[in-house]
Amino acid sequence: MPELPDVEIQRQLVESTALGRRIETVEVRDEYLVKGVEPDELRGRLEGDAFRRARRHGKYLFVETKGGTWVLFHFGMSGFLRYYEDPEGEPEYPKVVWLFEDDGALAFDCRRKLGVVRLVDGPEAFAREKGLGPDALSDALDRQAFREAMIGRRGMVKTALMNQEILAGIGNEFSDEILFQMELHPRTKVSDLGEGRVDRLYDTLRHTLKAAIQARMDPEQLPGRFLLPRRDEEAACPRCGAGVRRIEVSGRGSYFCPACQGEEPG
DNA sequence: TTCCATGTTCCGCA
DNA sequence: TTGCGGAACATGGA
Repeated sequence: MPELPDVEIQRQLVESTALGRRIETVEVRDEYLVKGVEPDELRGRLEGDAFRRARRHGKYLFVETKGGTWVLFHFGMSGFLRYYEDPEGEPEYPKVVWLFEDDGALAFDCRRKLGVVRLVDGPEAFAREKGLGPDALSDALDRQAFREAMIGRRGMVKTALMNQEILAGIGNEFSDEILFQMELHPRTKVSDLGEGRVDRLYDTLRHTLKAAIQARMDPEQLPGRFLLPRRDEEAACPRCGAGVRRIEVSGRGSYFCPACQGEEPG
């Protein structure tokens, strides 16, 4: 669920379902996910208030209330939000649930419990404190900023794309997707890209993330030449039909097409 | 039963 | 200093 496009979709969900509605109850059903604040205090701060806007920075979602409280969501590997009015629409592992006065509920579902809900001072302060780089789709990350961030790096492109201190929002799956779109082997080193390919990498990552958001991460709607729904060694490359391969890069399973992206970095 | 999984964090090592 | 590799966290599905 949880790379930048997924988080943006969660943000849009909050925006379209939850804004302006009085929060009657906050149910903390598993306090393991609630960090840095007692469940009672979380309830006290939110009940009676209403959400007024939702913002994203990389893989983090921030929702501000009319009272000025900022709630931070991080989705870990398995978290997502769901809005429902019929109790039957409740997801399988709801950990924190916001119930609105005029009916309807927003649930934070997190099967693997690696997600986080907490109160923060705001997106900018949080990003600064964490040392996060600019959101990968923000205006702050323009071509020049990306060039400067990449230049002089010694590691692999994939590792750099996933480094949240350089740019925020890309994880394991999207780093593979971007490398696939660029036809670069997952172990390609940043130092082997010339300026031209750094610029192309920038364009590719912006396009790829935007296309995924546009398709709402629906496998049926994603561009046909996306590797994303084919992260499987049984699958065929959507570009050339060769077999998709899996290797380990920095300890993460990485899928690529050896025919399009090369058997070896280069 | 074993392996793997989109997240972050921390530690040791080169 | 930078970057890598592995482990840990918690849980469940194939």
